[in-house]
Amino acid sequence: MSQSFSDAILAWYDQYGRKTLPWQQNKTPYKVWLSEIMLQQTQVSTVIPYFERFMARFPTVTDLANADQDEVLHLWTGLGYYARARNLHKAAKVIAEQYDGVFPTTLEAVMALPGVGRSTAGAVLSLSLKQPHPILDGNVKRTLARCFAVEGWPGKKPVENKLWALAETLTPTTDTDKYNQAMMDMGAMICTRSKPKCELCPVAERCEARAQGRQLDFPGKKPKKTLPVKQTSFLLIQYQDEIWLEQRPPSGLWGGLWCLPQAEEQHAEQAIQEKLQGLVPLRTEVLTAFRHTFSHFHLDIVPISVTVSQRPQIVMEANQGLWYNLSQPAKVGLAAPVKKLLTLLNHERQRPQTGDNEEPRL
DNA sequence: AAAGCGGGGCG
DNA sequence: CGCCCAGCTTT
Repeated sequence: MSQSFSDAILAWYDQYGRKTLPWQQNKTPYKVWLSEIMLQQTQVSTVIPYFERFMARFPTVTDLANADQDEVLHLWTGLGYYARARNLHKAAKVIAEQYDGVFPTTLEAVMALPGVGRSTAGAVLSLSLKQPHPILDGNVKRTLARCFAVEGWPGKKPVENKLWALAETLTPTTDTDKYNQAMMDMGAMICTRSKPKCELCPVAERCEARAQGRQLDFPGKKPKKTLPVKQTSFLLIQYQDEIWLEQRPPSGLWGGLWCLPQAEEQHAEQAIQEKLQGLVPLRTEVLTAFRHTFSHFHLDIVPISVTVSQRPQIVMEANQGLWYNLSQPAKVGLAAPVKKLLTLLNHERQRPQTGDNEEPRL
């Protein structure tokens, strides 16, 4: 047995690895960076159309830097984790201004970009420029944790350190691009979270988890806690085909996205009065509540439809507002439950005779 | 319904 | 550092 771990992985990659994805053609740091940021949270098949739209609209990092944040968020809508889109845009501006539009090529400089940590920086520089940096994304963590029976949850520092040490030791200094791509493909195609395909795995004979029949014990699970439930009302202030939207503050929950005005349930009535500034609504209707779940809490949303006969002069604090026309939607980023409600409302508007109310599923 | 995902920010 | 945060997909 003289074949090294990386030799086995590389041989597998030659035969089975993915080589025809859009960001694998004429690889540049910009393309690889964009794809890696998108892939951090989403599967390949979902990312492809988003990646194509971004590349068509922003062929270079400078084009991205020059765009409005609203447009970037709009193109990102549906991918989630909007802080990443904001960081992407910020980083593009840094590259345009500090690096004259040329993507930096040292690990330190790439890691210093907003939204880029060690793993993403290593991926960008290895995949696009063949630099010999290790990576440690979720796929690699799972594959290494199983193969070397690394106990514990990778969210814990000591566990993560062990995995990085393994990645450093195993990553070859030549063909690093192929090896890193292979490890990500392995995690996605062979060493999957459930039902790993050990019979197809090139390193199955040396896998400690498999030897123990404990593949599903690795990586260790995150300690779980029950999510708190919060409540809010969404005010659908509607004038003809237009809905009033307000932009969220630049950071935090739904940062920079456009959202319906919110009110605590008990104060919805007052909030409506404040928004309307004395204007009497034609109709007010409480729609069916639905639940939106975040990573750390459930949000039960009660949409309240308020139809008005003219545009009220709405007062706001610091935020921006706009009348969102359902027939000619503005190209802005919408919070997911807002998009859901507006889509429902739009369908309702286009078939007004069915008698059904616009009711999101509970 | 629950798990997972990579990095930022805060105390 | 350790902990919390973010939103969607898959299981």
